[in-house]
Amino acid sequence: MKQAIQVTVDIVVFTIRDEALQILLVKRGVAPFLGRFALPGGFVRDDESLEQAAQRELLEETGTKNIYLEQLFSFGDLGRDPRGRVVTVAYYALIPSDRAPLVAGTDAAEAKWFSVESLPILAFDHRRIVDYALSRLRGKLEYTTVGFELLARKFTLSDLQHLYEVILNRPLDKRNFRRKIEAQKVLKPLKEWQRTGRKPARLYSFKTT
Amino acid sequence: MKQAIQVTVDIVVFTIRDEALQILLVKRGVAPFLGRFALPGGFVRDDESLEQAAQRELLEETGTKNIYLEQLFSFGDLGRDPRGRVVTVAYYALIPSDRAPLVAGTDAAEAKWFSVESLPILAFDHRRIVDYALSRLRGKLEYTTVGFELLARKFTLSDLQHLYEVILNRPLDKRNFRRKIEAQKVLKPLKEWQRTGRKPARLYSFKTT
DNA sequence: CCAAAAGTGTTAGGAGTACACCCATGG
DNA sequence: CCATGGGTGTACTCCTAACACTTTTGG
Repeated sequence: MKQAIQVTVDIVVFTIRDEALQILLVKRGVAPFLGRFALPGGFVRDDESLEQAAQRELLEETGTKNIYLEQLFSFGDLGRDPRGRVVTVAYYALIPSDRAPLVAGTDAAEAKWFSVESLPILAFDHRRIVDYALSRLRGKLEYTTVGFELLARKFTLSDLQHLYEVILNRPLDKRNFRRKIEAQKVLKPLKEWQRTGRKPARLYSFKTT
Repeated sequence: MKQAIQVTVDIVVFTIRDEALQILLVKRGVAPFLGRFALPGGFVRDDESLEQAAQRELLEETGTKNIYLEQLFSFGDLGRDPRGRVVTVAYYALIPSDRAPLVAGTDAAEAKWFSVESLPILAFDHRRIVDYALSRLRGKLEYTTVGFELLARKFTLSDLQHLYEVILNRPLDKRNFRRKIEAQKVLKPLKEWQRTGRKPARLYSFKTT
């Protein structure tokens, strides 16, 4: 049994920028799909686990470490890569808004943030992967605290609500939202106020304990 | 870039037998882990998708087709297979109780059903895969109708409740359970009664429409 | 007639949702 | 003083959970 299957990881990197949920895409410099935008990713090396491969790609493409990373799904249909048989293990990652690089990528490849509401046509089956990541993120937002991974260490309740609103793409009621967050008992009110804007807003941090 | 990664699929095949949630395991006839039980599975061929590979294995090991199959997770840690670098895409499958083969497997390998409450020590990292499958199945049971995939075409409400009870491993209130199922509007009451037992029980079927 | 499983309603508490006004600040 | 976003409570609905007795049959 000699397989000719190659294994890659691709990563849907989310952040919040300009009041929108955005993902990082890189412009391909080689065929196939030359000039098209694609998800950051690459081949898994023989001496690294799948998660290590995803973390390495993340560091190479964004310079960020220690951020939330979760495996999504594996895509292995025939013909999804015209060069040959490629199985991709997809991940998604969440970069806090204060740590998202302005222009990402250390190498020559052009990397750019796109709002999920206005994505270009993507290479390969990457559009499917993005859609999958979006539905996973939306689902998890409702019953976990993943959302906090997209915020800076200190944030206001309005920041948090806007985060939920851009991800879920619908307005939320302010009082109900605050009650729901309150009930989770995961926020620590700080003795600091954000004095930008009009009335100062209390800052909170996420309880890691 | 020449990878030496092999890709396999492994399947956690569930069924309900003897009032218990059981999974299918095969005894390994070769090293490593010779004599240990392992999940059914095998290498993905170059000319089949991941899902096709899982379906083929399922047919080979159990003789069943057209059953519920869902991808779980991919496992690719270093050293998980002493023979070399192997990435496994794990699936789980649900076989209706009236279609589960008594003694599974058409080839020489010994295959056997085990209650999930009393599993033997498994080969590789298959115990982790089983635990993952179990938590996925339990989770999905609560907010989807996957449970129906484990029942025969006609069943009583008690059958359905017992199914939920053995999977969730806790007793459920009969009246609340029936109300909840009722609310889903997915059952079609049949004009047939199961006359085994004492008082005859109404039979139902799952609305596929 | 008895054992065994089938079938059936009500109540209380908690979660989610809809909804409107006052407050503190900077300009 | 006014524009802007910060902050707060109440009522209704719906879902969940607790709980016990009668019915039908086979042996």
